[in-house]
Amino acid sequence: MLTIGTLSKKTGTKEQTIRYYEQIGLMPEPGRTEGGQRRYDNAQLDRLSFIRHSRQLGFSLDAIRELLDLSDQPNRPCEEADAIARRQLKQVEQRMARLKALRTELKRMVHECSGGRTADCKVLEVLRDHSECLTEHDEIGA
Amino acid sequence: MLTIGTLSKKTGTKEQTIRYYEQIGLMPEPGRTEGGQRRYDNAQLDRLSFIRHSRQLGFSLDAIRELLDLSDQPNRPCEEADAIARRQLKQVEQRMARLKALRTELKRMVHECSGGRTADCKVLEVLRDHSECLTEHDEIGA
DNA sequence: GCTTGAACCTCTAGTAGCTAGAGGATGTAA
DNA sequence: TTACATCCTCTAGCTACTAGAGGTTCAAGC
Repeated sequence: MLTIGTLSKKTGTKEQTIRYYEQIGLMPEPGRTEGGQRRYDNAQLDRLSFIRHSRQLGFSLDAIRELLDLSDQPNRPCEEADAIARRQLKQVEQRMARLKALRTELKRMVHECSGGRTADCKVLEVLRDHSECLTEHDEIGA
Repeated sequence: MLTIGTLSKKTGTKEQTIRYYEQIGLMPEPGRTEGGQRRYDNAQLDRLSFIRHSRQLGFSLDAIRELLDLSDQPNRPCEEADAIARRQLKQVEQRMARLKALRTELKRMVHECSGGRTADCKVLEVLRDHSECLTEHDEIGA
């Protein structure tokens, strides 16, 4: 039986985060000691590792919920899991494409700035006028 | 004089967002009609365009605040603005590097999945066991 | 058995950057 | 004057946590 602190260390997840996952139903309610402290078993350790790893790969908590559900039904076809992963891959690729355009623009801004007064600053000038941009970029919070 | 609705359309910013920017002090308090409705001038339109464009390039609201301050002081050296842009460029490059690693892993997951039962699903298997990953990836919310 | 202190508990509030909706007031054209 | 689009404020919600206050429990050493 593992305490929350041990589970936290083993998975690299903050204790508060573990409680949060329990609260939103991503982790099951664990057993408790008589005094009310949480105690975990290995199945729960595995589940948390799964969640953690999925988060590192950028899956949303909702997507992880779906993946966990699928994982609990070994005899279903795995197309759904595959679809979720493909969706995630697509998102990652879209984000990369956007970042690439932003990088181009930022590089240009920075390179053209010759270090004079802010009145002549190329960085500020570009920000003032979108039409100076060579690339299109219209995603906020990409 | 522009209404908030017109400003919203011209800049592609939601009305609520404009009010939010005012609330956090990023946009100045505009004039009001007798009845209390906001009316904007061209300086405010320019300012909002600047904010909007900076957001599209991924700058945080805090960074934008700094950039706006600099922009208001035409005689100061523009090194600070340049530094902010460089910082942003660096962040973008870091995010791209992380996404690249994630993409590699996701691609591998998806390609290896042959479409059987979830019990044998490669996608789920990889998520269960980080040691199967060929690349390192340890950024959440990249 | 008792003490001590690390680890645990719950609860609230905060983070970024908005977004949605309720319920009501205003502006403007016909 | 009437209709109704647009505006107002206020509250609460979103994602995915994180921090901290104030109090309780566990386990090891004496």
